[in-house]
Amino acid sequence: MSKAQETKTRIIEQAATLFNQQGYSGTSVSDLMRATGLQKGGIYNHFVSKDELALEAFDFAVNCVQQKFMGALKGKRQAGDRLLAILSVYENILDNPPIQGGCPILNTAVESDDFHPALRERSQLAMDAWRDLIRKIVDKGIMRGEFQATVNADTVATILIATIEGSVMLSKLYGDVSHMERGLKHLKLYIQSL
Amino acid sequence: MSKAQETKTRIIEQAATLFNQQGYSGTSVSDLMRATGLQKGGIYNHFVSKDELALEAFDFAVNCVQQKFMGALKGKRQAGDRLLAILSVYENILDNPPIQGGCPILNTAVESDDFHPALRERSQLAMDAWRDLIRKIVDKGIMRGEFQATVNADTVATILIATIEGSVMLSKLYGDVSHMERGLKHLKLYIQSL
DNA sequence: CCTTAAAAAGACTGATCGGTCTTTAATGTA
DNA sequence: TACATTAAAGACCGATCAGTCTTTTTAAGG
Repeated sequence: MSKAQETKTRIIEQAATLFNQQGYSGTSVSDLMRATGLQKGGIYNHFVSKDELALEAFDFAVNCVQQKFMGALKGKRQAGDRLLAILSVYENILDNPPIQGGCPILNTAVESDDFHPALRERSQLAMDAWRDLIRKIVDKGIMRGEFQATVNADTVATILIATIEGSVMLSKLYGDVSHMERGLKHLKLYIQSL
Repeated sequence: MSKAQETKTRIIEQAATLFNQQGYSGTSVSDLMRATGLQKGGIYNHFVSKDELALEAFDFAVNCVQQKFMGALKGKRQAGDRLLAILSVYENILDNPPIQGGCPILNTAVESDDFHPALRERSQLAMDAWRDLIRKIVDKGIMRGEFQATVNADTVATILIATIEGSVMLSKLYGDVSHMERGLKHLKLYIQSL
């Protein structure tokens, strides 16, 4: 990788963390300069605007989470095990997060849904991908007779994601993992009932 | 109510909506001026800083939601009915929200948890009140033999709140009530199982 | 109605915002 | 190593930020 590419990547990484912690509106270019150790020219040489950087940083953050999912899913073939593998990503979410500041999709969805169309669209796309992952696992589970035929994949996706996101938010608000633990325990029983 | 008090209340109401939609960092004093039709002096005559206004606006927003809860709980005596009443507040959340912009506790928690201690503390207190409401209902339900003795009130509070908040976020992100509906349906079954 | 106290207006401040542009330094290549 | 290219520095821009303060207007009480 060229020096320039290394720098660009470093900016995106730092920006992803800052945006995820402080939000898009709450993070200034000065913040990014401090975090990267670069001056204005060093940053704007790689990105035409703060907006563009924000979008690339969001994609990077989402990718970090998706990598975690892929790692957890590796080798898991049964639908039930695959759903549990998704939950396992959140076991140690406070100690060992894919990216600091909580779930980037939740954070961006909450900040952008009322006034930032481009970021909102990215949030939707990232959420679509997550829902799709779960739906495909569930449908395969039904096809194989692992889950009951009456199970609705869309519903399972909604329940898993909603409960996970809500639990992440609670644990983060209090700095207390027990909310996450309760959420995961509840979802494990839910998965068994499918 | 004096004219001054009316003005102050109006500012708080408008500010609550703006902050809830655009976030604290995303809302400028100019935005507040436009929304209220007042100039700088008119606003700063009632609040020493944007920060103070934000805190009062948050309290107002939370109070709006709590009023909805109180209304829904009125007349409901059985623990199961009371938990269902809490869910009922979210039946028409997109069409008829207590305040525009989604759940103020979720929004504020997500924005403040990493960098705004005062707002974070308010979010925690508001969330404490909500958890307490649910816990007390559950404990009473257990005492009366309505729920099984093995039920854990803290867990019920976490599951209800997490699932509701996650569902609100999903429905808001997509502008689609079906996520909320699935979440509520799931929680109704959960309450029946207690 | 008149007076007084308070509410609102709006000009002003210094700081910071996102972004531009010219200059300088570093990098990759021949 | 010399050169061409590009990365980064940093001064600079107008706009906007949160907040102050004096002046004008309004409302409340006698």
